[in-house]
Amino acid sequence: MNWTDERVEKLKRLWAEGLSASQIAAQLGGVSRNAVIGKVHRLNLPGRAKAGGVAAASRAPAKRPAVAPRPATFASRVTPARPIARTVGATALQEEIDVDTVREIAVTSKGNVVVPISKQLALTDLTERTCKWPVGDPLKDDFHFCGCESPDASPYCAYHARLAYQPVHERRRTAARA
DNA sequence: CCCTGATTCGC
DNA sequence: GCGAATCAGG
Repeated sequence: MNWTDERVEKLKRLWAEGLSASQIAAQLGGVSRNAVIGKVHRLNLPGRAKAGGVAAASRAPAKRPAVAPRPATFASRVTPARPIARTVGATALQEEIDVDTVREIAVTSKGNVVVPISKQLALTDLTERTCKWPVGDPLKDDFHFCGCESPDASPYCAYHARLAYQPVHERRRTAARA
């Protein structure tokens, strides 16, 4: 993946909005958070004033062990679902979670069904180990992702993994729900 | 362990 | 210029 003008622009915008390097990498797709950080530096974009490591002052040499015998096995990140048009309020700030809203939704719409309590994550909050099961209408602003912890490299939590991968015979006896 | 950004340096 | 490896910290 090369840094096209569009990708660089998106990087600048997201970085300015305060998204973390990993979140930006996820949205751009095809790049690691290291790549994002490296690019940020090369572009001379302002670093995070005080975020992360306070290492600004006491920077250690950080030398490398010659050549890296990198395994390179894990690779393949999960597809970032980029086709999803930016939801209504697109800024990170507007997508912050309202705890009361979470409670309300959990009770009113899921009350009598055994469903893991969604963490109501926005697209930008997903990581490699959060459940990416979509909940709600992508065109409405209450759309979110489950966000529960997903084991290993599974894109879904235990519950949603069952829904996603259940065998045909099991699928027959379980009514569709979501 | 999860994550964050910062830095180095082989490519 | 790029970004993995690594560091340093929350």
